[in-house]
Amino acid sequence: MRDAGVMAGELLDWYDRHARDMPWRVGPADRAAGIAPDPYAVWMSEVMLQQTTVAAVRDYFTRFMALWPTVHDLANAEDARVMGEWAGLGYYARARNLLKCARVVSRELDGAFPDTLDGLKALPGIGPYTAAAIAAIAFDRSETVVDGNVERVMARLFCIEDPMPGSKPALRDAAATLTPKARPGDYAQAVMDLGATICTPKSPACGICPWRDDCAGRAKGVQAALPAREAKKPKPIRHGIAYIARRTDGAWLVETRPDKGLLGGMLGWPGGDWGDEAEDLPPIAADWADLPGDVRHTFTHFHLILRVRTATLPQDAAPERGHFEPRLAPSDLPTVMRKAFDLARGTLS
DNA sequence: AACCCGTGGGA
DNA sequence: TTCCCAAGGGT
Repeated sequence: MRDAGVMAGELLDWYDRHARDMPWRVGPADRAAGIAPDPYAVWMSEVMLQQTTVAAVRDYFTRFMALWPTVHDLANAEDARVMGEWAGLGYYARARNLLKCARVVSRELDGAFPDTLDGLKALPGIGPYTAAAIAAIAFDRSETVVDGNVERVMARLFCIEDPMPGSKPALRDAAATLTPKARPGDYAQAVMDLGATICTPKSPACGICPWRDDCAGRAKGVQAALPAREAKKPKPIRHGIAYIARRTDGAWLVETRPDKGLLGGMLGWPGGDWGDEAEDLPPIAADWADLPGDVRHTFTHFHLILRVRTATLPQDAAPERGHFEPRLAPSDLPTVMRKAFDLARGTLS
């Protein structure tokens, strides 16, 4: 393997030629022209990109930045509005923490994001990865950015064959040996681009990799199998019932879910808990109709089979739980709830 | 430390 | 169809 500085420089040269266009990215040419990244935009993009693909984030990022151009705008937004705009992107704790963080930065830090690793990590929703990414990209600090891409690239480059997550510290140490003092933000994005486009999880394109001659995993012929992972646990199947009711004036009966737990803070259809058996808990006594078919949806750690029941309610209906939304936008619902809506809309139109 | 937390695209 | 897994963080 060549000198670390030489390798970093080689990757930066590759990045200068191949950097992908993203709405939040200040490219090498822009940077050279003295255009500095906006820490608010960097933070917004990095939070959205947590465990989420570039393709999925693109439109959400553009919309959020148009609606709330500064951290003060976001801090002053209504919770329900922000949660509705986040609907569909998943991991909804990110949206709750996004608002918390914006309010701290706007009201306690005079709108200025901290420019150090520790200062950033102290904020809600900013962990080791995001803090390093913001420090490097927005503040030109030489911090080591470690995400799934970096772990994969390092496992292959250094042929670290111990399984994840146990090997994470070794992968981080390996990454740190390559982090350059110059252009740390471009370098961080370059390694992630490399992982996303060349050093991919399956069938990596080693022939066109700028680090192909340095890669110990490739030399041994095991690169495609790295990083190794511990066996995953099987996902159980849970069952539930969604109660979708519409009042005669057209308002839908929905509930705002509690802040903690699954789909926390999001709108949803009332119903009992999801478990081995569906809990039968209608929000109001009514002539509920069992819809044929069901909604199937897979979450991070279980499969869900959701039955849907519908009813039309009188104008004076007083449900035990939930509230009526006169103009419900399906796009404000998390995906599983939108699927249930799609199943019911034909019968309650 | 181990578990919880979404979604969609690709193979 | 099923499985994998993606620019992780909180508890």
